Amino acid sequence: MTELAPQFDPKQIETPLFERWLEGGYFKGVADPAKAPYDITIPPPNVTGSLHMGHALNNTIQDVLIRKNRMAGRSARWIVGTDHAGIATQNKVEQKLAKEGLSRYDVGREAFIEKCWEWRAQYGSTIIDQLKAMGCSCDYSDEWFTMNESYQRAVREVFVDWYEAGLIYRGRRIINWCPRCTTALSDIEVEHEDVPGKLHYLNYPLVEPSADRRFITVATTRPETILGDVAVAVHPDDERYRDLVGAYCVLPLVGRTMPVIADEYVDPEFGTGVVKITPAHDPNDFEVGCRHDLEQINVLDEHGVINDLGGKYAGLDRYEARATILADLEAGGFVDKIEDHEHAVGHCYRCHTEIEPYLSDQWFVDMKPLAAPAIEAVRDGRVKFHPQRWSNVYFHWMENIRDWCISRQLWWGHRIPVFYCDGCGKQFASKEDMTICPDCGAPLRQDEDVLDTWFSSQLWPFATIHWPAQNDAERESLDYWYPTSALSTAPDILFLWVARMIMSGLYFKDEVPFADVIIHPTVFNKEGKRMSKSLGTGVDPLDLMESYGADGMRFGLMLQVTGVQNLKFSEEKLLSSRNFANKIWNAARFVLMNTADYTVTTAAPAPTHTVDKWILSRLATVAREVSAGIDAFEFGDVTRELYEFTWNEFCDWYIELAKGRLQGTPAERAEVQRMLVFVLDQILRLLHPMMPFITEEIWGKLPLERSAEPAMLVVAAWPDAEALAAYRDPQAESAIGTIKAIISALRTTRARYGISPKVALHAAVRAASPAQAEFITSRQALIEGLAHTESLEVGTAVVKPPSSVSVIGEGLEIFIPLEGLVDLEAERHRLAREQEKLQGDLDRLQRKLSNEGFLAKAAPEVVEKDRARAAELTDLLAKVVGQIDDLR
RNA sequence: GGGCGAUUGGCGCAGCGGGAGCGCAGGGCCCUUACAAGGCCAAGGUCGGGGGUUCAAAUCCCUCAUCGCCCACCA
Repeated sequence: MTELAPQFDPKQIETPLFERWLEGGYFKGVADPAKAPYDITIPPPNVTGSLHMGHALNNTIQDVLIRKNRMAGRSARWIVGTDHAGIATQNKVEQKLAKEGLSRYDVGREAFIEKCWEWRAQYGSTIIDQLKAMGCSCDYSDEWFTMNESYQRAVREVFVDWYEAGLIYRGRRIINWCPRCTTALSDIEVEHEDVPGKLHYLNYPLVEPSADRRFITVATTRPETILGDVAVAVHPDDERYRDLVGAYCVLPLVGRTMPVIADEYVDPEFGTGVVKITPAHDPNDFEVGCRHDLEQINVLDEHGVINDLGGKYAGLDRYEARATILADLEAGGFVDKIEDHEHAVGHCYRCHTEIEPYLSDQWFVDMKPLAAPAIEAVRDGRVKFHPQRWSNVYFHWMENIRDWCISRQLWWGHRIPVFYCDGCGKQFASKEDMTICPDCGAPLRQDEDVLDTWFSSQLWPFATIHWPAQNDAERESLDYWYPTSALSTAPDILFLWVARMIMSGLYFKDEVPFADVIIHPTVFNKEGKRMSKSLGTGVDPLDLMESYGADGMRFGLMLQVTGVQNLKFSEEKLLSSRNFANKIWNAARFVLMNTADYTVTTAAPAPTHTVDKWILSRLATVAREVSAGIDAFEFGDVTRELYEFTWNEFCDWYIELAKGRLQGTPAERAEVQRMLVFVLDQILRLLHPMMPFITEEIWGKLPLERSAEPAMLVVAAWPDAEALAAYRDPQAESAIGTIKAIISALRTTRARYGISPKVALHAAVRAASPAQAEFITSRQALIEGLAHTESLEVGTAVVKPPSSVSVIGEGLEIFIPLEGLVDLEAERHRLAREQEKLQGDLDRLQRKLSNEGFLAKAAPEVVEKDRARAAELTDLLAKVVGQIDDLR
């Protein structure tokens, strides 16, 4: 037996244990036909990423599921890897180049991509190493990357398939443009934020002014876009402007003559009821422009700078242009008024630059046909969200889905596999690279753009198990592992990722990619602010592991996972968890110290002692609830239950109650040893998914029949709730309740009268029945041990000894003689308070029991329970009253 | 403009139709050879306000308030 240190030190055990797990190959996913698969694909972190609290939480959840199911005999595989993260990675590499004074254009496309790969080789494993530090049992032997060779095949397969099915098309539209990243973004990559702005009322002179009207006043938040104005619009039913429809006005500063048109889009209530129309710079105006066949004048370049079409303003960036143009408008007397106006402005989700609605040629996916079956899959329960309410969010988005802009003007990513022929003008989408036009033999050039990173991410649950299969082995892999078992993720990527995986999974695999989607809460700090590195409001999981150990962090996080959607992170829970780990450690120390002479056995315990029956009964219940709880993704409940059982029942009561018998006869000692080893073993198994390190470490030291067990706990059998159910024993549980009540009564009295634990007490117990009296007598040793009594008088007719304090509970009256110590006044006061409380409770209960409605309508067992409770209260009350009388 | 979540002891939270709980902090006693990162004991709450449903409401419904998220092309 190895001595354990009195304090648990996570640092000493974590790394060596993790290495042993890896060496043992326990994390490797094996497609074993004899076992049912249990697989989860990790939401691939960005290669640029490092672990944040969301990851810590999410990955703990997944590891709990994987570890539990692995122990329960499933062939478990947690598929791990990283996402190439187009924009994020490109930004990192560009930043690095910038330090050398270079831009990506200086090095060229090919060399730049080479640098991205180098960057990935150098830094890409950071987050994977952090997962290892957390103890995540991913299959590191088969790490994926969304740009590796077979993944590229999958992406091309999908693109070409959808292209040929007519689901992918190219179009000239207003898209969301980030002028800093110089790329298009999809609608969901734009973060809207309400910002205080100004609404400018501008007078556009009419070409043919009348006496009472010389101009028409438009309202705009973006005066710089007037450079691209081609019309002004009013609502067709707007009386105020009816006469002006068909008239012309002159665009200030520019001098362009523009028509006044009528369009339903205009809201007469807003501003002046007149909208300037800028088709190239506003999606609504674009629509209006299409309806009225208006010119599209794009006045910005890809950096958000006014281009040559902006005349004298060319070269100014959009903010400078706004100020300059506004000044000129004011100087020219075109400004009617300026009002404060709060409005939502879109920002790039990667760099937070203001988004520019930008007219350009892009590739799109037609989403409606893909969404329909994916909506159905959630509606009919093939995919379930946990908590369930997220399905409504999903439906709302899916039912209003719009086409997905998938082209990005980046270099790092999956290049769009479309090849253009400048000879004959044809275009080809191809899984293989093409160089020569099959029709005219002219050279082909490939589309310059790459695909949205999420286009490849959506294939994750099947691309990572070798779709599209190239051979039989890959086909078997696909058949075995697809669909995956569950997906756990943050709510913010429900649309970006989860919905799209369901759509593409259904399309390409004809089956949902996972049956359960766990949407974990978003982690906020104590002030309720989002955890953010840039804002300095975050906490680093690595620091937390340093302070509390990986187990402490994991357990503390799991304690906080309830159905709530915002999780205000509480570090105190981690502290409690670390202390809990220490408690387990010391319980194990105790067990090991007392089992040096234990005879190892595989025999199931056959308890004869009430205390043993009780703890096994409780264990049976806990094992059942923990198993069911994990399967139902109720992590907070499960964690709390294990905490309470281990600490408050096993440590506080079982071990204490068992200590006496360890010093008893050899038979008693052996009996207790068997129990200690068995129960601790079961607890370690149940706790292992949450606290893998400490449980593994202790389990390795337990005196178990090693020939009957695997080498490590990570693959040991999960407790069998059904087998344990045989130990359920309500009588033992209630009997121990009686013992606890007597001990507590004695302790309370001791504390109240300041009697040292060293002083042995006498006590007399008046039991409710001869059977109870007999039981208490038979378990007298327990009470003497834990309450330090030197004598115990038990019976149904015990007479209250003179000058004694009395306590009531569990149908018992307990008398503790305190010669010369009893403070009669204090006792009277205490008993009076108790009487008052009991009387109140009883009155309320009796009112309820005399209520006809209650008797008629409440469930019979509820009425019965209340009757029993009333009888109990009546009895208690009588005892208290009797004791008050005794004090006189 | 819609949707969602939260509001329970000093703080952080659980419970979500039938006797108000946990952790931390604070109080008292105890270094009792598993553990002072501990043990024992005690104290602390009209469950955000108002209305309703029900025999019964922290729990269900409505409403208001506060805080926070998400969605939405009102210039």
